[in-house]
Amino acid sequence: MDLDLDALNGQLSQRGYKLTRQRRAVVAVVAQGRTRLSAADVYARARRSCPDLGLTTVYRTLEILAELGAIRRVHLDDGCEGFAPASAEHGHHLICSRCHTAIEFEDCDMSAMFKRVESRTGFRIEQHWLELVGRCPKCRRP
Amino acid sequence: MDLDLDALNGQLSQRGYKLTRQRRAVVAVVAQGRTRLSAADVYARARRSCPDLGLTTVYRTLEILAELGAIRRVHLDDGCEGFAPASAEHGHHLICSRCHTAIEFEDCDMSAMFKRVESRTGFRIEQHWLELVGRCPKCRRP
DNA sequence: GTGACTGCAAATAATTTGCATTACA
DNA sequence: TGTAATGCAAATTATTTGCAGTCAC
Repeated sequence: MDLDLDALNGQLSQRGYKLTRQRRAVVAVVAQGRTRLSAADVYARARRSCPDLGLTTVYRTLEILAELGAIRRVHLDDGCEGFAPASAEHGHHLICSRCHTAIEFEDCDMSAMFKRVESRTGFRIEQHWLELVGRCPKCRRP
Repeated sequence: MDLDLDALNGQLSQRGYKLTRQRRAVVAVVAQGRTRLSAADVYARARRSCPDLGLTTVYRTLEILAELGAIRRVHLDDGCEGFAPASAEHGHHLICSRCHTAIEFEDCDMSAMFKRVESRTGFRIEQHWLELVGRCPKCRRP
């Protein structure tokens, strides 16, 4: 379930972003990413194909990608942060507690729960943040 | 829905923690807290009643309180972190996008969704992280 | 009295910004 | 060619740690 690299690059140039060597390297890493990645992770991987890449550029590019909706922040158990590829308009992540493989899922029907919470609290719910942590098939048999 | 200050202090001393002036001040702020609070927030408030409190102590005390389950981390929209009072064993937070009022709710029946996700992905779900953001009754009418 | 607790200052860590240089379109 | 993008170094911000003095029990 990789992101479409060409499509991503297309989106970038459509929005007026220049397709620099560095940006391509970061985008390629993110597009192939199967686990949650921190900025430092992306930096380390992208430097393999683009050794003169700077960490600053990674931060700047990740911000653009998040803005495009190509990646989404994930919050880890301990509060650390990272990003994971996001293909769906509205999706959530399921992350392996051992190998950090990140899978996206869209099925999050919580409308009944939301209604209950809304009527009980008087809040109007605008967004929800859901993240699941578990063991992926590989990591279940060690 | 305040936390019980005495009960909290009791828990602390039961576990062998000393009830220092500084610790009491931090615990009091957290116990009354109705919004999500960052370490800096807690520091600012607790210093009103304990001006010689240090930020380091706030961090150390928040860690203890999280360990006791009296507070729980929340992740904000922009990735910043904070804490919110947690009375329930297993609960989640609903946070106002305007005034940051934090309400706890326990009703999070997602077992059907979990089953679907598990059978589709092969993962075994271990934990879930759910946070709702919305407008509280007051902030809905400006 | 004594060990846990404290504040301070310094150390870390993660991210952002200023700026002169480079390179895409 | 002109402007956006870059890397670097410095600035910020958030958090943690070392340590000598202090205080709860």
